[in-house]
Amino acid sequence: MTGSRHPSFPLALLPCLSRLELQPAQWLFRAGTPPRHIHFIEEGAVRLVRHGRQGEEVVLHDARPGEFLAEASLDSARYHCDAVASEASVVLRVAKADFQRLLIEDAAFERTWIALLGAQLRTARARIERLSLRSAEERIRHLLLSEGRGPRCELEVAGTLKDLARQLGLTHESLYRTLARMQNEGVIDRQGLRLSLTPEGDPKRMT
Amino acid sequence: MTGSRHPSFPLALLPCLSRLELQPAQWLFRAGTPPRHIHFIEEGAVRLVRHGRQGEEVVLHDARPGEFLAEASLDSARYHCDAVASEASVVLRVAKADFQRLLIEDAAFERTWIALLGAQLRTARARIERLSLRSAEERIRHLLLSEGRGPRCELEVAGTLKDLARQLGLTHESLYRTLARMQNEGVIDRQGLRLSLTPEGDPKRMT
DNA sequence: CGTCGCATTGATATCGCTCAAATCCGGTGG
DNA sequence: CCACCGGATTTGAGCGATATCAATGCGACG
Repeated sequence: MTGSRHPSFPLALLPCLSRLELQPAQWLFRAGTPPRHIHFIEEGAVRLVRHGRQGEEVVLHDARPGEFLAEASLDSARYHCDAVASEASVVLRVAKADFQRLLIEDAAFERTWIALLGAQLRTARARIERLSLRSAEERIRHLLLSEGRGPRCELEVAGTLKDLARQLGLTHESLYRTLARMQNEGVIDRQGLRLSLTPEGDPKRMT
Repeated sequence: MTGSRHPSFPLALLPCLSRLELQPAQWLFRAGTPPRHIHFIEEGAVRLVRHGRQGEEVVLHDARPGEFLAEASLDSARYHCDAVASEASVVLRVAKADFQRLLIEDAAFERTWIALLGAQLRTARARIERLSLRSAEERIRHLLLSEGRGPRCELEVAGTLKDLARQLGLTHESLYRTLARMQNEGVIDRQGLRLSLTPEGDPKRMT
């Protein structure tokens, strides 16, 4: 069966799935071509990049497992960027027509889809606020407070700390150092990839 | 007239609108209360804030004119954060029931809404990639490349340069200095709030 | 005019980036 | 079982870009 391991994947899409395996540096789609599918990252990573005339590129997004790709481009005539696998990846895809038919015929799926877009929008906006903070410590605190679970804001980091550093807009060295310092100062607890705020914590505020 | 100045505002919502004026620091809604409306920022700014146990707070989003607020909370039983006006603001709102009825009954509105969420998601992700760039110059170039019009990526800045600096995650001093330097180096043209890339400095195009 | 906020420029401090090196750890092959 | 390898993790030293603090000009507005 070609289902997905990810809980966010809408079940209604299962009957229309096709599975695609990508090698590193392999293209998923290119700018200027018409969107024919909606894509879901099952494993690996796929980058959305925009290219300049002189070969320089701007990374628009780095899609990770559990994310849809170019879901916002379905109503566009053409992709506005290139998508390329940055590592070996598995992508699930659904034909545009199937998807749009589902959206019209299946009211429950339509609500699911709107909820999914809304959730991704909230996540993205929280990340924007996080990246607007100037210090590494504030970004880590923001991450725990906005995505941590329970009274101590516990968070199990997905992937490596290096990946987390990139997501936070920091070098991995800065992240390691700041985590170590916060741990020494008693601000956070850390056991491997499990982070949390200490109860006595800190009377400090961020605005 | 209770319409909106913003082009992104769906016309279908017009009949259900009510207008709300907020003073600085006035609450729009609080965490734990049930969502009853969908909100649209017409003027000003409204912050979504989540509070920790010891009074520490993180800004999840700083909603600006033209944005919907808490559109993802409609299917939640309760708001998960507080919303407070950070300056004098005008908010348009639609009752939850009216909105959901429209979503079900009006297929065109449903498509409009999905397209709107997708557009906001794309915008947010482009901003994330911009904020991930390390230097002020790169962020400015990314802004022009991703949002500028035409072969020279011309961009008319909305609001003040100070606002732009905040949106780019920079201090206004850094932005002024970097713009001046790029202008001196012939990388960009600037006439007031009108920015563009110079042809020889950067013959780059977006697709 | 006087005030207020934006725009601009200068001087200095600071934090994160860069380069570098050592350790750990899981996997792989001999 | 052990040697080896690659990547993640960690710590150090120094530098540089941006933040910070400060001062001035300027235009709008009452």
